[in-house]
Amino acid sequence: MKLKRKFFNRNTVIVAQELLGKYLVRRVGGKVIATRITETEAYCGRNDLACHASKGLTERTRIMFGPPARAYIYLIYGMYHCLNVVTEKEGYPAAVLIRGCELANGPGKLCRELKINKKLNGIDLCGSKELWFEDRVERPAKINKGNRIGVDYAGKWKDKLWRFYI
DNA sequence: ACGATGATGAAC
DNA sequence: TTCATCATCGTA
Repeated sequence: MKLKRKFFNRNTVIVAQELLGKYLVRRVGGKVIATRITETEAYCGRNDLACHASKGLTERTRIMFGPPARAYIYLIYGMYHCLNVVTEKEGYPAAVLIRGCELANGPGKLCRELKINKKLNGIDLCGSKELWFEDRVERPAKINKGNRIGVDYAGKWKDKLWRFYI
C-alpha cells in the first residue's frame, strides 16, 4: 500500500524512523524495483545547520520549502545523487535523507542503483508512477540511532542523533 | 588517506 | 567572476 501525504506531513524525526522497513519502489520503463529502507537521516528546518535549508530559500532548497512528500534530489561531490523526501507542512523546510536500503548501502549508491537523478527533483512521491513509498506488512524492527554522517561543520547540530537504521 | 568531479552559495 | 565547500564512494 502506497504511503500517503499525511504520512510525511509530520515531525521529521518521527517520519525518518517510521520510514525504516518501508519500501522504496522505482519503476523505470516496464521494470519495477522495490527495496526495503534500512537507513535514514532527518534534516529539520532553518535552525538545523546541517540542513541545506539553513541557507534559506534558494533555487536549490525551494523544494524543501514546498509541500510534503515531494522528492528533494541534489548532486553531491560532483558525481553522486542523494534522495530525500520532503516532510512537514508547506513552508517548513525539512526532509528525510534515504541513506540506505537492502539493495545498496549508501545514499549515492542507492540513487545509482535505482537510476535516481535530478530529473526527478520535485516530483510528488504520492502521485508518481516512477518513484514512491510502500508499506508492506511485516514485524517492526528495532531502530538504532546515531549521529548524522558528513556534517561535522554543523556545530551543536552535528551531535543530534537523527540518523536511524535497522 | 585521498582523489574524482561539478553544483551551490557567498564573497568580491 | 572566482572560490571554498560539499548529506560520497572506490581505490590505496
